Amino acid sequence: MHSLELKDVTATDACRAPLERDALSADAAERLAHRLKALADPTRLRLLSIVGASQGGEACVCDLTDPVGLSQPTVSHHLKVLVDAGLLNRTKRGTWAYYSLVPNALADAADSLQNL
Amino acid sequence: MHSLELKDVTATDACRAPLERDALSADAAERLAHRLKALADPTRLRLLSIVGASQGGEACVCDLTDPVGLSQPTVSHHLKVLVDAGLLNRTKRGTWAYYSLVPNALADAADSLQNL
DNA sequence: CCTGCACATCGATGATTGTCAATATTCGCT
DNA sequence: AGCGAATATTGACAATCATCGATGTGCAGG
Repeated sequence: MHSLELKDVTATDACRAPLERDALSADAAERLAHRLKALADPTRLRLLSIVGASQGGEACVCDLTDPVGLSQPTVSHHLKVLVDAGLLNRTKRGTWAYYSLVPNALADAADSLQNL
Repeated sequence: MHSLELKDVTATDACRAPLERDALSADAAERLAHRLKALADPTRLRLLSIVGASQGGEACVCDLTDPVGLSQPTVSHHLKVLVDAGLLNRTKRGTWAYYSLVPNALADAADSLQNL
């Protein structure tokens, strides 16, 4: 034991240092990890960046395939992941699908990281 | 074409809207994705949270296995991922390995997200 | 109506990952 | 020296994922 005095803290384990504040719950960790998983891919980061840098704040798939150098189905797949994670909006006009950043979504994820 | 007037932008492609600012480079995306991949796991988020909430700002492996409910080798594996990503420090004292948060590492990752 | 275009979905495949049991390593103690 | 405890490493396995080609779906123009 590395704590000097010890008299079975909670009867579950012995080697446990007390916490100064509450840690992340399993549930909250699951939700945050899900959103971070959508962000943890170089292609998807570039897609978000390009969409955000595009004039009007939106871009269609044909604007995105060439810059990232991947096939159209693959790009569509990544965009779907980002939409499902609440990071991108999708609006269809004619044959084109326009993607735009969900306001504050990235900032919210960033905040969650700092307040771990 | 969905842009009204168009006279071969860069001779590479036709369907491309101009960008207002530069997007993330492939290299920068790779580096950021690597760090985010380390964060995109519920167990690792909880480990970071517990370490940060521990008194003295550090915790050893025996403090961590029970709260996350996983085997010791698995916890050691996750800790190694976090150290390799520059998110945790590891110092050994006696038989114990103490892990602590790398200062500003989480804040830096959060900043990178907002400035996509 | 029929053809072409933009995009989504499907099925398959190779690579990565989270997990564990078993084993190795390293340290303190007697 | 030798034992026990804390941690790291290895090998294996199932699950997830990124990617592609092929195909499906809807819309627009002639």
